[in-house]
Amino acid sequence: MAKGARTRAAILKAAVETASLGGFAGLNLQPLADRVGMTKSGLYAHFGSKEALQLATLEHATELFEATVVAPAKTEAAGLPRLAVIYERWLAWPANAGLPGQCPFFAAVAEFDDADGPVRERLARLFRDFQGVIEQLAASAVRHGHLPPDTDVAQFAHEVLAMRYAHHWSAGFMRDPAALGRARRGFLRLAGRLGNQRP
Amino acid sequence: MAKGARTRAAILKAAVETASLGGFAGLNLQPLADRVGMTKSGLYAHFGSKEALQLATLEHATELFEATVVAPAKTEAAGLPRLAVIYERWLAWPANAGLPGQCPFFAAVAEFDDADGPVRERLARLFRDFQGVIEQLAASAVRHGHLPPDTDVAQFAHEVLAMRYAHHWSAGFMRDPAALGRARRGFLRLAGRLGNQRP
DNA sequence: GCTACTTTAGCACGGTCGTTCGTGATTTTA
DNA sequence: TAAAATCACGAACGACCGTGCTAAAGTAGC
Repeated sequence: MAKGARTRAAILKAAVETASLGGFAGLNLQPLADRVGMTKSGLYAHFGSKEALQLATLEHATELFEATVVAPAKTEAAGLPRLAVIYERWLAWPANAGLPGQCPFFAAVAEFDDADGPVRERLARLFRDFQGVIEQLAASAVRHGHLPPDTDVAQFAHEVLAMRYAHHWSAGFMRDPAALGRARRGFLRLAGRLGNQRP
Repeated sequence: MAKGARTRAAILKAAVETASLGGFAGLNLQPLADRVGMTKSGLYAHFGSKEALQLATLEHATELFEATVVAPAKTEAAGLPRLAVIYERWLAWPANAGLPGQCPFFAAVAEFDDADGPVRERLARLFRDFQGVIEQLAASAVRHGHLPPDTDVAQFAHEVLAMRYAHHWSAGFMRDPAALGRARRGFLRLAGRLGNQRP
């Protein structure tokens, strides 16, 4: 591995960690350069623009996410079991990926919902793709008889994401110790594993 | 009404609108002063610090929220009907309050989840209080027999907020036209008005 | 060990940020 | 109408931002 690629990897590692802690807004060049132990301009030369750095950071975070959340579930039984594992791993993936803070994707969403541009587009596509993955898993669960045949898989996926988003808000901003339990309970209710009762 | 109070009100009106459009991060003094038609320093003199401006903006937004979402539901029948009206008004309250963008509270949450301070505290308290309101409404709905007696009202309130948060994300960032329908459907399922079936 | 190339440091730029201060204009009060 | 209190402006500050440029340091191939 060439020297340049090595420092680039170190930069991206620090960038994802920083984004996990302070969002993409905290992804400024000077503090990031300090973290890696080099100068602002030296770091800048690797990307050419701040936008390119953000995109590369997003890409690196995606690889981490795939490896931490999606890949380990491949061996799980298709249908609801696999979906449940992905959901559970999704809840705790920042810690499992060695990140010091919260999910960098959620942090990024909040900061780019108005500012149009390549970063926003990439981010939206990532979320759309993952929502599609959950829809397919739900459809598979229906085929396996884990969910009722009249399940609206799009609505189901939406509500699974809602539970995850609420967990991010509840654990992150609200700092509610009950957040994890609420997130699990919500999913179980969605999956019909609470005797089909209301919360 | 004195002159100072009038311009202060004008500033806060513009501030909430700006926060609705670009979040609290877009609440910079220069653009805000331009919007109101005065100088940065002239505007600044009304608050003394940016933090005080943010707190005042939060306060003003809270008054708007109370008047737009909570107050009109007072006349509704207690229990689930009142809760349903509040939820429905909550979904569309930025437009009903004359705001050009999205819910300023959700926008603020994302930007203050790491930065500790008075603004963060105030915001968290606002959310906690409103979650408490929803819990009480749910408890009332239980007493009226609108919800089953074994309902976990805290979990119920959490999931109602989850549906609202997901709507913010789905309509705002994802720009999904189906967002409103999803949010309504999710609430109906929570309230048990979909024949108790899963989505 | 010398050369060709890549990688990093150093410095400066234009711009925006929140904040301060003194002064003039404008209201409000007497 | 005169005096007093309030309000808004304009200029400037130090700090940080992203972005270029040039020169030095470091690395790799022969």
